[in-house]
Amino acid sequence: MAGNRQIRALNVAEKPSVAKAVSGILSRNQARVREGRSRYNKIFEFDYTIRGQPIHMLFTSVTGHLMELEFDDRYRKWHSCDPSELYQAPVRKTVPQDKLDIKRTLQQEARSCQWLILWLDCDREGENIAYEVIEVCTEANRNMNTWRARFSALIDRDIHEAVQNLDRPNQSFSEAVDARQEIDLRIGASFTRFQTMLLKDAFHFDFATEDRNLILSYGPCQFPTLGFIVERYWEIQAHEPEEFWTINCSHNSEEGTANFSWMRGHMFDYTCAVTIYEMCVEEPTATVTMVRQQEKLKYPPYPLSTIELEKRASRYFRLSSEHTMKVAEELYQSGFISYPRTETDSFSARTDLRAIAQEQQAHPVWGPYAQRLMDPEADLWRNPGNGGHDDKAHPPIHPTKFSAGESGWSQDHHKVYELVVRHFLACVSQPAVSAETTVEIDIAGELFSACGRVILAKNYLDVYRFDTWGGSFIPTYMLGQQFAPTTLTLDSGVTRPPPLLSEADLLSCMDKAGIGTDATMHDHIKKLLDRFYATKDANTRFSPTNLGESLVMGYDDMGYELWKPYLRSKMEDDMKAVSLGTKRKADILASCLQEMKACFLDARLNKVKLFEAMGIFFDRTNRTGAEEQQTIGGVVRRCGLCQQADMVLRRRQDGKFMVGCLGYPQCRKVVWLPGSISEAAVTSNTCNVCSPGPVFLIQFKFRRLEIPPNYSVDHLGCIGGCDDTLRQLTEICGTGPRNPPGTSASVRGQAPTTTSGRQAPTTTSGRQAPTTTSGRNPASNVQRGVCSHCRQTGHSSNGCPSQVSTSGRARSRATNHTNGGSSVPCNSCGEPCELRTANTANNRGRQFYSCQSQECRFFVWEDTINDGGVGQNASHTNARGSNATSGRRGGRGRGRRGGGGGGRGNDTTFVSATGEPVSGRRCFSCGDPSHFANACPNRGM
DNA sequence: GCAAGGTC
Repeated sequence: MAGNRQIRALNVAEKPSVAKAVSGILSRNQARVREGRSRYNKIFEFDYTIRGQPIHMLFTSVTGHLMELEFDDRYRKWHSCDPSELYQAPVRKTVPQDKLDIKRTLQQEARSCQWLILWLDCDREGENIAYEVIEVCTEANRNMNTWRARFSALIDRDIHEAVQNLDRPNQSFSEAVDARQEIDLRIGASFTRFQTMLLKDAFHFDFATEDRNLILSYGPCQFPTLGFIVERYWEIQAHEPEEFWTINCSHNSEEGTANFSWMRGHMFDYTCAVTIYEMCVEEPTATVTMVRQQEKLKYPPYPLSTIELEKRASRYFRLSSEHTMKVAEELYQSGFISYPRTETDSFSARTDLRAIAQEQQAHPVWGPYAQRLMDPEADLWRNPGNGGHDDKAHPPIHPTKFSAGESGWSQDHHKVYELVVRHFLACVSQPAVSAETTVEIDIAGELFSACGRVILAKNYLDVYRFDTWGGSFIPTYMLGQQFAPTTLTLDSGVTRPPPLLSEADLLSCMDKAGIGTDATMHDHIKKLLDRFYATKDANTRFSPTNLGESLVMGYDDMGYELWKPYLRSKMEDDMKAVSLGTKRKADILASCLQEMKACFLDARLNKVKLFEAMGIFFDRTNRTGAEEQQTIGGVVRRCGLCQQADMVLRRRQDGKFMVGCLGYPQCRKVVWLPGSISEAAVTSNTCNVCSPGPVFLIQFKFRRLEIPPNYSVDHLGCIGGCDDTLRQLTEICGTGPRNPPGTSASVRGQAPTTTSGRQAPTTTSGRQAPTTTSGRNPASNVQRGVCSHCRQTGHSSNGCPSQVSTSGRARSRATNHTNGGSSVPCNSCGEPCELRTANTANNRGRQFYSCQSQECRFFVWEDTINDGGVGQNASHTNARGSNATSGRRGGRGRGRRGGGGGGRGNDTTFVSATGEPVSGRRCFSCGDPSHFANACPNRGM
């Protein structure tokens, strides 16, 4: 028991492993351990002397953040408020249920301590967690003296130095995180609620969701991640193959064959390539102009960070980043590898690297390599490179305990452990060495080169089996030597689109753009799969789903870059400024939220873009969410029926004004307003009669000609029941707008509860008629009279021709399959055309027929067929809105050659697609074997 | 039912 005067200090680390490690170092493994209330977070006790003062140390931990940011209860339910209110709704930080045990331990121990020493990780999040711990501890003991221990690695000297030089917590760092949390929460929740409520019931989604609760989430990290996938997918779709040309030369000698490649690379201009080729063929003697011999090194990788671990495990073993992290976490928990969430890719000079390598000498497979590494005579050891990243909290991932495999390990545990060990051994090894020979030759003024490589020492490649470095042979050449090429060919190739993004590519994109952290990137990727936004194929390559693509397309069509990484990057810059103290938290919060709220409101105004984009892929249902009604003002009052949500002023698409519950469709409370209103806006004035309050007054403007002369056009009214004027006008005018001439009342039908005009604004039951149930519902009149899809009369939306093709449209976009039923024959070859969907800025989603044969350049927009558009459009416009005669559909090379000014002879005369030697000497231009194109009499015609 | 960030 500590003496009366001895100070008791409560030490708190970010995770149990750090509490254990630091206690071990400070107590020289003499600490006593006891249980706390949380089974993971033990308490270590020992005595220690800080600057000559004996201290009794209690050392425990949290598990990451202790608190969560959330909206006040009033705003927690999805229908409780207009999502735009989430930009101002009050938020609070609370300790969630599963962290209450840790909170109780901290408070209990804090009561007996005078000092609080914070050992959280030395990054912004760590600083923020420090303040969470301070808040909880000072709640129990107001008089604690609070200190911050700053350490950069869990090694003796750092830890002792940290505790002897205690500092104070840095509020700016913590505030940067507070701002980040608040922005993420407000943006994420508002857009997620908006998107989900707008779209989830409005379309038939073609993917199976056992879980009825489809959530179309938006997040400042998940959307840019999706954006990378969609962008690459679009790049591939937009790719037009382009033919190019290259000249290759080979030479067989007694020693073997050398293959020389053209130093110009390739040319897209066939005529130009052929002219050069003809010059070479005319004077084919090759002269060696350079022979260079060089020693080349291939360096081992930098020490292993989390992102590199994820990327490499994906590349080498095709493990998902999420699974890799799960396995790595288990290896870490059981002590085989170091902490797996680290940005650091350089070892501290004080790490005993040799001891780590030494442990691996017993391994049956890579043990001999480790032994060689330890042997000074082998000269294999090398201090590892520095990748330039240091999170100041954790070392690079490395093995911490030898294992030749444990009985409980899965294949993947073996793989990840092997990767960590081999990577570490590679890092501390010499680079591989090769001798490379480069030979350059000149044929008729054109330069060609060939390269050979002999591996002199594999070094790290011996242990890092994942890296390869191929050798290649080249015969000996002397400077000035001349020879006749064995083959000299003009070969064609075609440009290819880039591949879909692999998981490693995606991680690189995120890393570069600062999306997520080492500990969360894999979560964002997994979330895209969970939300049906993207899929991953067997080669770990990602494609967007129709849902993911249409969401991005919708925002893109609005002109918003919500799906690009810039928003996150800007936020990250702001966070940095706050942590450095150059900007204030309140300022960046205000500006960012203001900007995002404006963006949100604008996106909501432009929601038709989202509908249009979704409509390309999915069939509409006839259900509408409350979001489809225009919210034109703020909250009028709390709903008296469900008592859970607000009533807001709305204007329906048919022009009717109403005050409806945000809980719709669960709560159908509605107050219909007079049909003679031209404008209405909620004011900040409240009614002092109606209760329960507050009931905000609405400023109305009525159409003069639709109200009796004794009523004023302007009226500040209350919907709470006290307003006689409003009630009278409702009775006089009814609640629907007047129909324009020519539109029958049955088409613009009013709800049964309102046509009589008997419903007073004070009606409390105020049930809105369901829009889908029975023939009594006038909404069905609308369906019968006018197609809700194409707005034409004469058929319902179910029988709408354009509607019928929607599902075909959706599929054809993804698969470009032929729409069998209604195909159009090619006007050139007569074969049925393929129905495809355009993906250009001007015509995205528009369908067109094109001939499957690349020879026929037949093309027609699907929506112009009935207008006789086949003949008109086919000849001059293709799906990308460009001129078809430029040959874009047929490939640029083909078009150039077909329509080129110089004419052409036999394409194959000088071309050897199979790589065979050139067949003969013949003019490219006229085909005459007596001369070459550059001397052709027809030249220039 | 929503975000992203910690970590078990």
